[in-house]
Amino acid sequence: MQAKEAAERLEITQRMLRHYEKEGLLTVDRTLNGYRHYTNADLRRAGRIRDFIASGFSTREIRAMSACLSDDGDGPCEGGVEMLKQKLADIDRLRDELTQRRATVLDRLEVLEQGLAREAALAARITEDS
Amino acid sequence: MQAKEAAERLEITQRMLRHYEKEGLLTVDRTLNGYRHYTNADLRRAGRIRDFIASGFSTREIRAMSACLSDDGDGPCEGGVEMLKQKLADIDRLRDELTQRRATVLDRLEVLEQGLAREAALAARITEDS
DNA sequence: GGCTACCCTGACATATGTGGTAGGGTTTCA
DNA sequence: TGAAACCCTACCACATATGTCAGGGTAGCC
Repeated sequence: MQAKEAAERLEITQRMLRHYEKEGLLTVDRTLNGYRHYTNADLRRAGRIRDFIASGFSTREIRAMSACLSDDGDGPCEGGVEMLKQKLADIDRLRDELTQRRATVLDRLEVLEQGLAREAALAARITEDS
Repeated sequence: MQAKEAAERLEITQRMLRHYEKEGLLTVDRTLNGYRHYTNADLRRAGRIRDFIASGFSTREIRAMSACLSDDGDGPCEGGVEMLKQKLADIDRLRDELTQRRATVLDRLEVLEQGLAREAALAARITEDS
C-alpha cells in the first residue's frame, strides 16, 4: 500500500513514517515512480517502532535493537533484551504506584460517599418527621 | 536531605530535579540559606515524575495529573466526590495506557527470548554432533 | 488539457529533555 | 584564613520528535 493508507492504518502521520525511515529504523522500497510501497511486514515493524517511541524509547535505542523489530526476533539482540527488561521494570513500578494510588482514592471516595449517604438518610428522616 | 543526596537516591541528576521543579511538577522548599530541602515525600513524588517521564509522558501530561502525584491527595485531589471520581477515571486511564505499553514491551521480549532459546538449542545440538 | 488527489524532497520551526558552563554564595574543617 | 564540597541561578547548546510549508512530480478521471 502507499503512504497515506499506511499512515492511516497506523494512526500516525506520513511525516512520522518518513522519520522512522530517515533514522534507519525502517526500510521501505519504492515503486517505479519513486513512491514508497509499504508491505504488511513494513506496517507491523512501523507499528512496533511507533509503540516503542510512544513508550519513551529514543530512535537511538530503537536502532540499537533494530534486529529485534522484525516479525521474528532474529539476530543478536541481547542488548535489546536488557533494555526491554529495564523498561519493563520501569513500567511495572509505575503501574504498581498507580494501582496503589487508585486504591487510596477509591477508599477516600467510599468514605465520602458513605458520609453523603448518611447525610441523605438523615435529611430524609428529618423530612419524614416534619 | 539536600540536592546531591536526593539525586543520588533517585539515580537522576540534580539538573533533572530542578527541571521538574521549573516545570511545576514538584515544589521543594528551602532552608534559610536558600538550599533546597527534599523531604521523603518530595523524593517519592520526584520518583514518580521520573518514572512517568521515562515512560514517555511529557511534562504537560504529568502536570495535568499533578494532583495525583502526591502521597495522599492534598490539594485538588481531595474535596468532593465528583473530583475523586474524575481522579479515579484519570488513574484508570493512565493505568490502562501503561498496561498497553507493558504488553507491547513484554510481547517483544518474549519473541526475543524464544529466538535466543532456539539459537542456544541449535548451538547445543551442533556441539553434540561434533 | 485540466482537475484532484496522491506522491516526493528539503528546509525551517517548535517543544522538550538533558547536558554543560559561568559566576557566585555557604558550610565545614583543618 | 583557606580549601573543599556543597549549593544557587541563568544562560547556551544539542538531540529528537513532530509539524508545516514550499516547490515540484505522477496518476486517474472528466
